[in-house]
Amino acid sequence: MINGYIRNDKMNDARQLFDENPLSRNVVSWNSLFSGYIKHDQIHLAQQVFDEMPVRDVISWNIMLSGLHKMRNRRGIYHCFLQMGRDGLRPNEFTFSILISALMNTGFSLLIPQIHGLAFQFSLNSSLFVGSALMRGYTYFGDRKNLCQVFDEISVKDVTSWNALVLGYMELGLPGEARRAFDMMPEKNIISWTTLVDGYICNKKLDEARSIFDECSERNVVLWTAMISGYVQWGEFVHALELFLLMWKSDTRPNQFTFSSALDACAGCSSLLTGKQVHSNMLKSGIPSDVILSTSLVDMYAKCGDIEAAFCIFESMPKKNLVSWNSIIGGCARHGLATRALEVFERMTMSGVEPDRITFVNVLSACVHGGLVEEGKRHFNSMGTDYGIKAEMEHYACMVDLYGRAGFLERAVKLIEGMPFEPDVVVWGTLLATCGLHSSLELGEFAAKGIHTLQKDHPAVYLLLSKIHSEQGIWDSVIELRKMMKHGRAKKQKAGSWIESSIVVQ
DNA sequence: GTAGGGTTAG
Repeated sequence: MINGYIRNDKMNDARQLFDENPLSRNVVSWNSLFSGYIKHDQIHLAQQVFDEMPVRDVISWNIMLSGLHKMRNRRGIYHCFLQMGRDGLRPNEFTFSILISALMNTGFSLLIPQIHGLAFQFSLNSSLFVGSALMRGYTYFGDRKNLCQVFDEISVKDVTSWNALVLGYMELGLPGEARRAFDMMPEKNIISWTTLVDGYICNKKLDEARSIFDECSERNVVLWTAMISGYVQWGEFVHALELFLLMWKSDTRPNQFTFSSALDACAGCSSLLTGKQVHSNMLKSGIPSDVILSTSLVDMYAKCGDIEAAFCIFESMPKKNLVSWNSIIGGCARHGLATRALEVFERMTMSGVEPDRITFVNVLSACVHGGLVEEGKRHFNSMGTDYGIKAEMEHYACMVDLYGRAGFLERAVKLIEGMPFEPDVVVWGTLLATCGLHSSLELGEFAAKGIHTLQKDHPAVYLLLSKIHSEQGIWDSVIELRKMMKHGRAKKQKAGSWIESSIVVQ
């Protein structure tokens, strides 16, 4: 009865029933109420119930552990596990699998081998659930030997154990081993196929991924999406869109994951027309729009050149997160709408969303495009003082660009010299390019030297220097430089997108 | 009444 209420999201009714029947309370009903509150994110009430429980069994503690996992309270999980032992309770296989998954990707993950030892003492290492959790743990450590060891320890392996092995090999960068395991599997499900396809994609083996995808006879939306987003990940936007079209003609309906990837593909090849078609298909198919999908739309319109449409979607979003704000600010920056970018940034901080490093890359590049030197400087400084974000290479590159374009070449050089790390080729290239703009031979050569120490024969160096030299009428060196380009390894690079390349060859 | 594999955004 109480569980019926909880299943139907009626926690108040469940509580009332519980309160009205003090005599029929037992550890099971206490646990039901407790896990109900956790399921519905009513943490304080859950904690209250846990504290009031007259008796706690191992399930009560397991529910507590999974609640702490849900709340990402790593320290709490560790202490809860210790407390449970002090209470004289013996952990079971649920305990270990919750514990291991909860400690993954945290500072506490170093404890996983010890937990493995403990599970072994309780003879729970041969359990299906503990085994697959441990396999994920060892994969995370890059520990192939223990990954296989745990797999071997599982007494009766099921398809999930095999899938964890395939996934493990793929994540360790061993697609050959993963394929061997896949071929040896006694039974496969659609997740096995997707794991293999996605694993090939992560290892940049798109052709292998596609051939497995084609071979699979029971494709579902997840498999289709994995393949489409795989193409997008590696810049094969047209392939992604072709596959999306194939899917559209098949009997599998795209979901928000698929649409998001398709929009990303449109953004990647700056195809507004296709983007609009995908958008309209999205509306027609009645997919509920979530924050990620809407952000993909914003990004697509911004990258395809329709910043007003991007704004339209952005303003209509009931929920915006950091990524949504970053997308629209970045969109403004690329469109040269510096003031608008700064206004949106202002709105973002006012609405309580904390900026991150990407926000500042976007804000600073907006300043670059708008020539807003003082604003740029102010934001660059506030990044560390107000938000505790350390300036990275990209931020410095923006500032060098900002100062350089405005003609403050000395300030740009001073900034480079004061950087807490060695400048990279982008920073030097930015300086070089702005020296090109202002025909500064001396600093241009300084920048060229900087690039040369990192990357010999970079074509941009020769092009820019030859431009500067020729403007200053130093024709001998121009001829010399052209010769070097012709005979040396340096060749003028193919023109790329201005978004990708920060070295602008004029 | 508690637990394990696959797909989305800057």
